[in-house]
Amino acid sequence: MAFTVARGPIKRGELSKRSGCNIETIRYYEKIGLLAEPSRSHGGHRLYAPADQARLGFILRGRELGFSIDELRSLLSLVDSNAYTCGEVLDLTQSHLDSIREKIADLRRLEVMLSEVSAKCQGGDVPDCPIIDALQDAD
Amino acid sequence: MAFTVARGPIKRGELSKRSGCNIETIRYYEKIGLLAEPSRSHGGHRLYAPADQARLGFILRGRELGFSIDELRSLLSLVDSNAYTCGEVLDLTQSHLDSIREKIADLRRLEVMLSEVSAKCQGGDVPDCPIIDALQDAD
DNA sequence: CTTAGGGTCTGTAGTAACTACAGGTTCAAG
DNA sequence: CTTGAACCTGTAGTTACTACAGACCCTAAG
Repeated sequence: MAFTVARGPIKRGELSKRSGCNIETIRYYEKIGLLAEPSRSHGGHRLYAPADQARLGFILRGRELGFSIDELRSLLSLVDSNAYTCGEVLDLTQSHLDSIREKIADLRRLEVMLSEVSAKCQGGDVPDCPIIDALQDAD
Repeated sequence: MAFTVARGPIKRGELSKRSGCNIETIRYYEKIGLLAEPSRSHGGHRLYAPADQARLGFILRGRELGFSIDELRSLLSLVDSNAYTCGEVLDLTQSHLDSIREKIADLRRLEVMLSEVSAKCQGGDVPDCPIIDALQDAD
């Protein structure tokens, strides 16, 4: 999802097309303060300068890496402060990585439980099902 | 999270304690139609009969297995119809299992990307960070 | 019988991260 | 100048809960 930043200002529709980001999402990011308010045309249409486009790119790449909006807010405020250190960024990244690993572990447990329970079931037209039984009775 | 179904009718607070389910969630399940409206005391307090308690148990075990509310709705309507077949239940379970496996795969990709990017970063007080660089520049 | 306190009742709003309108305005091509 | 696409705004819907506020009930003690 790398996209080319246009040299001049572009409108929301073109930014959406270039970035692959839903057009409404761009407005949403502005509303919640991730994107600054861009300048406007005479009639009020948003005009995104190259820097605005780059910032959206940052956000989208962050989202692709699974960072939450709040995490991105922190990351962006570090960048905006122009005084971040590698250590601060690494901390954020590490704790994000930890939470992803937890989610994976949770899902794997689910996978095991579900495949165990469904292994007992042969399917077909049988009117009694071990999966339903498992759900109905406390273990 | 197996819990003991009381022989008589119990109120919401006790059902919550026994089941481990948040008291507000019980009302929520009723509101969205997963739980039937229980009978009431003279003054309007909900009284959960053993069958109501068992149904909550079904829902909670289903949630523990990661079934969505909609999937549970389907599962419960199969059970309620009293005419489900093993095949129908297995289908639902399999597609649920598939979506869990997809989520795991997605998260693993994230994990790989994130650990690659953070491996380049040594942390510390360095004012330039490869993680930020990765977010700033299109690959 | 009264009272005090805890439990329950209702409806509503908030969470995360968007997405999808409706009804009106602006822009750009012909 | 017209027309139709793109844009503007605000608001509501999504998932699965959770957390109030303000009123009412229920029960045990006095």
